[in-house]
Amino acid sequence: MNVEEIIKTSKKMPLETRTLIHLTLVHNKLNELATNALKPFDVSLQQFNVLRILRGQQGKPANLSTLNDRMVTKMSNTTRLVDKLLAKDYVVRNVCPSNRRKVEILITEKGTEALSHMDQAVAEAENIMVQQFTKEDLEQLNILLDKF
Amino acid sequence: MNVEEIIKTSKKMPLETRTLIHLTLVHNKLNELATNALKPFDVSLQQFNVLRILRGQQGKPANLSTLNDRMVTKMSNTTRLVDKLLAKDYVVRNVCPSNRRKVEILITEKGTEALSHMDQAVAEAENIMVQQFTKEDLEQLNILLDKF
DNA sequence: AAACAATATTTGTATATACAAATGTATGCC
DNA sequence: GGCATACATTTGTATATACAAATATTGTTT
Repeated sequence: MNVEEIIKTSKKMPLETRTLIHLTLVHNKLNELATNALKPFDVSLQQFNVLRILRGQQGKPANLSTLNDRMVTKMSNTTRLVDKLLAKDYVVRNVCPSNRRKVEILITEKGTEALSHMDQAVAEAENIMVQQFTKEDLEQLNILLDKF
Repeated sequence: MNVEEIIKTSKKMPLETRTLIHLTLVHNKLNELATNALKPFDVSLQQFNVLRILRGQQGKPANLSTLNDRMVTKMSNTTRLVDKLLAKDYVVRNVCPSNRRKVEILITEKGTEALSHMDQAVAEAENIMVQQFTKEDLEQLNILLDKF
């Protein structure tokens, strides 16, 4: 990926600025690839993320706020995100019996089944994304990203 | 930034997956910081980006498609983005006399003036973002990001 | 010159996201 | 118990973005 080529500039920019633009370009690219990988399944990256979190609960229900805590990209409206998954019968939502302010969200069998297919598609896409990287590259990249 | 802490997981995830999540988290954080820096000026990051591109034209008008080419985050509707800048009198838009399909967009004096203030705010925010990095870190990070 | 294809932008529409206010429930205090 | 406060979620609304179709103009072919 060549930053200057992508944004079609010949201007020399400060290393700091270039790095931040670079990060955005990379993120956009990766986001697009992941979104495309999920397109056949008709779920957004956010919905996929929620399904993975719910599976990680291993049968334990999650409520909205814990769901939101664990999301990679926090969005201000997890209710409507779960609505979408409900409409697909990938999750069920019940009022929490011990505290009726809360809701309990659980992944369904249909959701688990669908998720396993999505996982495969996303894993393939991920592998393509990082194919140029050695293990050491990735470790180094993680160390650098930690500084943010 | 600790990935596992932010998304509140204790699960060991593959280095590839962790890297991609890491990138998204960093991007979200930087995006939020930049957006906040621009909030007092009532422009979005995208609008700021367009203004910078227009200034870079140095008096030469830009049309919509070149604008879109040079944007960091390409969006499907540059027309309406420019509408916002027009409403603030930061740009003017005219039909291109030599090819009436095209439009010519120019930054105004008011736009240039406003942009100079935004620049300062964004530059400060950028400095805070990269304060933990040495020059070598940034160079290394750019090299790694290029592999995507 | 008429017909067709290509180009540049605009408009329509559906969905996504951000932010604030509203709703319903629980808890602590007197 | 009644009242204020905090909590968890939902709803309303404005704005942003994605995608497709429509419009207007130009260039090309016959």
